[in-house]
Amino acid sequence: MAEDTYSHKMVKTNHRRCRTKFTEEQLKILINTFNQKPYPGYATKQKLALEINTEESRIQIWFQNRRARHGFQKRPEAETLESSQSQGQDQPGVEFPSREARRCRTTYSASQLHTLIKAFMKNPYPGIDSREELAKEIGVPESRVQIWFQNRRSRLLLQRKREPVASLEQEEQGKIPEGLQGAEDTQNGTNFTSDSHFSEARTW
Amino acid sequence: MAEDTYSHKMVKTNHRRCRTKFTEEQLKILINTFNQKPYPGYATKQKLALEINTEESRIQIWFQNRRARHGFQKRPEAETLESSQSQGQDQPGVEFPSREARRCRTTYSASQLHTLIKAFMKNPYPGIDSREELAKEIGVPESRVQIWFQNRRSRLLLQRKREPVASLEQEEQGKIPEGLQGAEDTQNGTNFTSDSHFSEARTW
DNA sequence: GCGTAATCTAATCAACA
DNA sequence: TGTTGATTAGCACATTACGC
DNA sequence: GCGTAATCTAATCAACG
DNA sequence: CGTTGATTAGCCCATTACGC
Repeated sequence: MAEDTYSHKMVKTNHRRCRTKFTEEQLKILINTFNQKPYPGYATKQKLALEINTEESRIQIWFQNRRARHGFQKRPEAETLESSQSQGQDQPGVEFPSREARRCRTTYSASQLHTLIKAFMKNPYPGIDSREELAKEIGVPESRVQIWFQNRRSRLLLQRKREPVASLEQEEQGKIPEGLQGAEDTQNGTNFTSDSHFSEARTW
Repeated sequence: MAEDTYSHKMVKTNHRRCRTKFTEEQLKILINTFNQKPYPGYATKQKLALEINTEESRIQIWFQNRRARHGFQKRPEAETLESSQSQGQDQPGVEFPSREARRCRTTYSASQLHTLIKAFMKNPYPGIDSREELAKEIGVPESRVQIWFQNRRSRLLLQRKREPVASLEQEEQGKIPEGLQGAEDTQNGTNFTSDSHFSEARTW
C-alpha cells in the first residue's frame, strides 16, 4: 500500500456535490418562473430559493442548464424586437435597468484571501467537502467559494496566452539549440518507460 | 476506503527525487571546492558536474546544505579583506565581477508556459516523475522545471499578502457583520463533523 | 478607472431512472 | 442509455458590472 | 526598466546507515 | 536516531540580476 505516501491528511475530499433532486412541485415552480423570465436576477432567485427550499446556487445552475438545453424565447436584451421592454438600449433619461439586479459583490478580506489561496495551491479543484470546509472557515457561503475558485483558475489560465510575442517570433519551440539545454542527466539513467498521458496534440 | 475517487490517471507520481549518494571520491572533491569558494558560479558547478558525473542541480543543492550546516569563512563579498580580489567594490574602469557568472536565464516560449501552467493547475507540487515528464515534453532540463514551479508558487503566495489596505484599515477581519454572509444552507444539513485539519493558528 | 466578483455559454462528466 | 444536475474552460485574452 | 529566472536562507521532511 | 539529501516558503511584499 505504498500509495498516498503523504504525511498530510490526504483525505482526498474530491467528491462533487450531491445531485440535487427536484420534486414535481419544485420543478413546476421553476419552469413556470423560467417561462416568465429565463434570466432571473438575484432577488428572484432568492425568492425561489426560499419558496422551494433550495440553495440559491442550485437554482442558478438549474437556470443555466435549462437555458442551454431548452431553447426559449430569446436573449433578454436585443430581443426579436417584439413585445415590451423598451429595446432602445440607451434610452436617455430613465436609466432602465433592463437586467434585474445581480447578487451583491462579495469582498474578501486579506486573511480570507490568504486561506483561499493556500487552499488553491493545495488543490485548485476542491471537492464539495473541501469547499464547505473552506466556506465555514472564512465565513462565506460555499457557493461563493466555488465561484472564487472558478474565477481564480480562469485568471491563472489566462496568463497562459498572455505575455505574447515580445517582438516577432513564434516559430518552433521544441528545438532548443541542443548542446546547452539538453546536456544534462547523462548518468543515473532512470529512463522509466515514459507513458506520457495527456499528450493532447497541440495544434498551434 | 473510498480514497482516490478520481477517474483521471491518478498515478500519484508525487515521489521526491531519489536521494543522491555521493562517493568518498566525489565528496572529497566537493568539500575541497567548497573550502575554496562556498559560492561557486555556474561554470564551476558545471565543471564539477562533469568531474564527478552528477547533475549540476544536485551540486547546487549540496552547496546549499553545506553552507547552511557547516559554517564557513565568510560571505563571498565583503570578505575578511585578506587575499586578492581588489575589494574596492566600485573600482571604476574595470567592472570587477566579484560574483562568478550565474546560469544563463532560461526563456520559456508561450507553448512551454502553456504546458507548465496547465500542469501547475493540476498539481502545484509535482513529484520527480511529473517534472521529468514535463521537462521532456517542453524540452528543458528537469531542474529548470523544478525552479519554475518554485518561483510560480512563490508568486502565487505573494498575492496572499498583496492587495493591502486600499485606504487605511486593517482591524479585525474575522468579524463579518453576520446575518448576510452566513445566511445560507439551512436545509439539507450535511453537517459532517468538520475535523478541520490545517488550522495552523494564525497570529497576525 | 481597475480589479475582480458575478454572470453566461458550450461542452463534458456522471448519477440515477 | 437518456436525462439532467455538476463542473469546467472561456483558444490572439468569455463578458459584465460593481465596489473601492 | 520590468518581468521573472536564478539564487539564497532557514526550516522541515525523510531515506538510509 | 543522527546524518544528510530533498523540498518548501520567503510574514507588510526573500534577494539578485539578467534578457528583452
